[in-house]
Amino acid sequence: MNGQFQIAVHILTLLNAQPGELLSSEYIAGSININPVLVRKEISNLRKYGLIDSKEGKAGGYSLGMAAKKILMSDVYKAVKVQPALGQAKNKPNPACPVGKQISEHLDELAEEVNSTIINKLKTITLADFGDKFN
Amino acid sequence: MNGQFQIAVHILTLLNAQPGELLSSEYIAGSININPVLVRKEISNLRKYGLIDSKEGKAGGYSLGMAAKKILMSDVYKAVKVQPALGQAKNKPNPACPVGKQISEHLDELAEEVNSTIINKLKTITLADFGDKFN
DNA sequence: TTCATCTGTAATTTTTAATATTACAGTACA
DNA sequence: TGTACTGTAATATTAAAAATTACAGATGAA
Repeated sequence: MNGQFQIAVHILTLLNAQPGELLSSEYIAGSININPVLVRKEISNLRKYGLIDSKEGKAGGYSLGMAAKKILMSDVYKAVKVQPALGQAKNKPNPACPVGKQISEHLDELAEEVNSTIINKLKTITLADFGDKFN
Repeated sequence: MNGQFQIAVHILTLLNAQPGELLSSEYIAGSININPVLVRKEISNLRKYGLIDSKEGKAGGYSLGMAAKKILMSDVYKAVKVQPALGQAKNKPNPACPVGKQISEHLDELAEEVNSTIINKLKTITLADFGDKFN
């Protein structure tokens, strides 16, 4: 189990809700209710994708890296290491078995199709859309 | 991480590949390369959904519970406890924060939409289709 | 020009979930 | 009645996620 996607969306939603302000990892962690270091770590990743800007030093903090309308949920999904939607087995099927020999390939293919489906769906939702749900 | 879906599909694929025969948990486990008890456990679950039949006692074993053409990948997905596609955070957002107060609800909504999308996709693929990939 | 407050990141510990293993009762057939 | 299976509980092991600790570096303000 892994909650990075939810954490990432939570962070982005907070930044979107308070435009112009720099929010600290401590403040963000307080809203999510997790450790500030995890917030900084997750942001460190999101920053690579331009989704978040950061400013170091006193009075530093975080803000959105681009307009909320431009941020697609699929961008977040891609940026965050979400585990494969169908799960991920760690066994190594028996190559001496005709089924075991090929199944990983076919399962991967299936996983890839599902992944594309998810991304297509998430492309239709922006951070702005998501933020609009909060009244 | 959780490989139950892959395990389930592997089991079903084996049963589909050897129709009429009863396969033992030991044989199945050998192909998947996991512990036989896990196979029996997973089958115990799939059996509840009618996807697999079992026969106890000497010369017992497992067979498909219905025609491979009738088994949809979405049935397997629903039967198996696949973790939510977007992951699952275990934090409890701060209810004193306007965002924290509502976000779980909105994230759940999003997760549900994605889940439907996945199921719709998996409805289009039967076990027979999947089995046909093996030559 | 130094203090306070922040980010960035590494290293470690703790917690939790997944998987493996052991054990054995119950069933069915020969 | 012995053998080869399933069914399932209990426990141990492994691996992944999250929390924590620690501290260097940046920046602004007193």
